[in-house]
Amino acid sequence: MRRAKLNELDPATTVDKEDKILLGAMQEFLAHGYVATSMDRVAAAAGVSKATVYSYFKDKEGLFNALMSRLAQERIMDIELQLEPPELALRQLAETLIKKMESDHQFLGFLRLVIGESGRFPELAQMFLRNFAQIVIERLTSYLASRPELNLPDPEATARIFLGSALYFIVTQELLHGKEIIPIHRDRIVDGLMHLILGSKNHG
Amino acid sequence: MRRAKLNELDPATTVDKEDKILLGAMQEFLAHGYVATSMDRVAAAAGVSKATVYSYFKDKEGLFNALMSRLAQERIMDIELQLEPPELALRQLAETLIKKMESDHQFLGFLRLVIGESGRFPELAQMFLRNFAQIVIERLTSYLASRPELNLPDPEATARIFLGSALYFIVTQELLHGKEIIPIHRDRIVDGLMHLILGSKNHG
DNA sequence: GTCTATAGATCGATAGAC
DNA sequence: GTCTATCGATCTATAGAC
Repeated sequence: MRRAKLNELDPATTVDKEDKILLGAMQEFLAHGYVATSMDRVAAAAGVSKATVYSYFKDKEGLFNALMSRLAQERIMDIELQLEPPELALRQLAETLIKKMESDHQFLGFLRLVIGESGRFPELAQMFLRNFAQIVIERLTSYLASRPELNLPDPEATARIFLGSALYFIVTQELLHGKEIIPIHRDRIVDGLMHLILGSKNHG
Repeated sequence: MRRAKLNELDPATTVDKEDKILLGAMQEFLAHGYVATSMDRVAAAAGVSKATVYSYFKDKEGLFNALMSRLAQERIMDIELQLEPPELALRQLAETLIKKMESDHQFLGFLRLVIGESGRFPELAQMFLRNFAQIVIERLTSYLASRPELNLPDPEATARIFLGSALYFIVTQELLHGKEIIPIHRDRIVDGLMHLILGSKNHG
């Protein structure tokens, strides 16, 4: 079955044991990372005994992988791109993307975990790329490629610069707590991107 | 005293105890992260007893902070920007920056650690921003601002897009093991950046 | 100063009662 | 199925010998 999205479940009213455990695991893993999370704390957060956790999942790594692939599947990122005009579509995409990421503390914890554990769990990193990066890159690339008036010799490279700028903003401002060290407003990145992609024709 | 750079020390011939310990700590922390690194393994890697480690550093967190601030200070990043012509200066900067980062496994481990532990050690993240990001942003910003022919309404935003694209490349290709999932060659990012910044005037 | 040995806590994982 | 209780390993940190 498993219709409910983990993020939308209420820890107090969830009855399904597996979901309860995954909810507790999500809370602990996203907050403290893989190694610093203990199965005792997961069990306590889930409201079950540790033995029950082990009856549903083989071991700590199995629980972690189950949680991460569930989270990645539930939150596969997709983007909407209206067709006209490109100026508006691209600006809206950049704004929506950044706003969504920076307001979603669960996603920020997920991102930190994926990067932080990318040495220990390379397959987790690659799953993240498949479910979050790849689709968005392809969508944006084909959109840019379908707009010859933008005069982009390499739409995919442009798409990656576009998305990379959004990632840079999130990493420096949110993950690395850079708001007081190297602050910058979201709009300036978006406007800068728009100016670069659309060329100087729209600017004085 | 402390003249020697940690990275250039030979573990076999280093006699200073503090440096030996920091060398062992560097090896363990960069490879396994903060929590997964034990003081026993640090002592073994350093070739001293655990008690000796504690006689030089108050506790695990103190050792970690000492190591990280030493690494950050030793490797403060700076960039060289030749003045003319901007096309060449910017291209060379992007190439050098990416090549340096992707070939420096110690830096990649450092970056992974900083991001992964940015929840537990926010001051570490901010130290990283001060020593690696801030200076480069300022340098590149003032260079871009001194080139009115580039017609950039917001040089700092452009500098961040520029540097963010390099960071994006490193994070996706190296840290997240994306070379087989979403591969792209460094040159395409660099060329794409050049095309965007220099405008369409240089491209057919 | 540097070591060995160990205390005290916590870890992942499991046995056995119900 | 779910619990309590516990095992053996490992952790941080320190005491005490030399």
